[in-house]
Amino acid sequence: MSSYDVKQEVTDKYSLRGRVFHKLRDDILNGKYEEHEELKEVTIGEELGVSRTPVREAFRQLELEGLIQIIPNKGAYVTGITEKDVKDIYMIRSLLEGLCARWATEHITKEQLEEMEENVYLAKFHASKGHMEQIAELDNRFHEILYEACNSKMLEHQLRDFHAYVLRVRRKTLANQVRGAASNEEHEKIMEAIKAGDADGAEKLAHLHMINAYENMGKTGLHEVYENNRTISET
Amino acid sequence: MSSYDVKQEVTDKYSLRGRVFHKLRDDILNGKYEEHEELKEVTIGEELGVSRTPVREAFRQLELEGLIQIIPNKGAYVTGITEKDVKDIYMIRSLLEGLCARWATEHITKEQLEEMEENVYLAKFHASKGHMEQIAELDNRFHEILYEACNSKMLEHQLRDFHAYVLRVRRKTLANQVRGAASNEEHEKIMEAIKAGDADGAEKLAHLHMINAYENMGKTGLHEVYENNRTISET
DNA sequence: CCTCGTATAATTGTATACAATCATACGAGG
DNA sequence: CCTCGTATGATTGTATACAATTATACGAGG
Repeated sequence: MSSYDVKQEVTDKYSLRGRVFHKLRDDILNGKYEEHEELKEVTIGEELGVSRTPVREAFRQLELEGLIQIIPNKGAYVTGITEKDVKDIYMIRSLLEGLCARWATEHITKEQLEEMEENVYLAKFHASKGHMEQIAELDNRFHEILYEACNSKMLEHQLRDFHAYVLRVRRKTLANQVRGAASNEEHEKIMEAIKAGDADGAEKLAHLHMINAYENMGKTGLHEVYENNRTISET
Repeated sequence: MSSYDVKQEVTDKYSLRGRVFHKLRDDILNGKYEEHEELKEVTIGEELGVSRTPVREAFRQLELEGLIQIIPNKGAYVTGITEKDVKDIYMIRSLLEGLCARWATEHITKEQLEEMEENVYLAKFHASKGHMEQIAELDNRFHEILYEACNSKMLEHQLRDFHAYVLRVRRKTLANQVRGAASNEEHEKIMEAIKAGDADGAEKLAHLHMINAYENMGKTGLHEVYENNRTISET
């Protein structure tokens, strides 16, 4: 295994900067801040007990993620995430996950396919037992495998970003046991298409999988997640 | 006009950090560095006459853009961009530009449509005169208008990123006069579909527009752009 | 000769000091 | 009373100093 194979989180969680980054990101996604609220470097630093340096670096990253907007020499302002944003992300993801499944069909390795089968099998077990935490974990992993299997650094990168973006929302969704089982069945169908080398089928199924996830979320998850978040009223 | 309407480049170009960011980004995209080459904060800083602080901040952003990989306490390593990456981006963009055109059909304002008409008209003029620089500029702007018109912060953000990513490649491509004219004709068709409220048509045409742009690039532009870039040999 | 541990150097991570810029308040002038 | 300019404070931008971590070299021990 070459050193290039080392998988690295985009931002490490154990540096001060990493902690600031993840904290702020979670807080913003959770709606702790108002839209357009100003984030001051010293204030955030004091709250987390760190200096301005790691805070500033975290700000730069959050800006690229689109969560805050930095106006030079002025300040950092929260962009927030609205219900419409989530919907848009799912629409975008539905296209990209489809493309990902298509490419995965063409490039998946034997090892990845085996892990996928194990994943689906395990998820079926946990679904029957109602182990929601494990199901969420396996669901994450299933998509990760797809991302890795598509053999496209660019697409993998994009999807991972989006995935993280809606992770919180999605986890809530899967807490719905019925959807958890249905979701896994869709995973299985996608896997079967990939196994059969049916790229068109895999693309369509992955696309549908995202639509279903969103539709279900609209019915059960979205409201809870964004309660106490005033941005919801604006969509 | 509310303060929220202020359009701001994602990273300002006039701070030291901004300059470092854009310089490194250009250098990486131009293939100045080997893949996996290590970037040292002090070295880069000395070359540009700045301290480590702005360099570090630029590094964090480049990491999120996927151009370098930072291993904590170790170093920053160039990821590079291969010919396959460019191809993947065009495939991804072809989907997203399609979606963008669809949404733009539903949300475009009168002012945006007017600017778009002016854009196409002007481009036709410059194409007849062979003013390549202006054509490239107008082509940029046409897509920018589409991004703004789609009324989706998320999609706009994504497409802007990709657009910037392949800007260098695309500019070279448009230097081909024939393609410049053909590209503008495609713009016009997309605009007509949007004007007619034909979302399906707009989506299909925008999709095709990207495919054509890529195909043409494969024939004329890509090689020139990546000559002297060893990453090309890996694809 | 090889292996392992320690010392040393190089590099990144963080904190702080200082410079530049922007926002606000206040007062002079009309 | 209003307007504009200036002074002051607050905040960001950058440089530097110091701490922590990692890589390398070298020598002791087997």
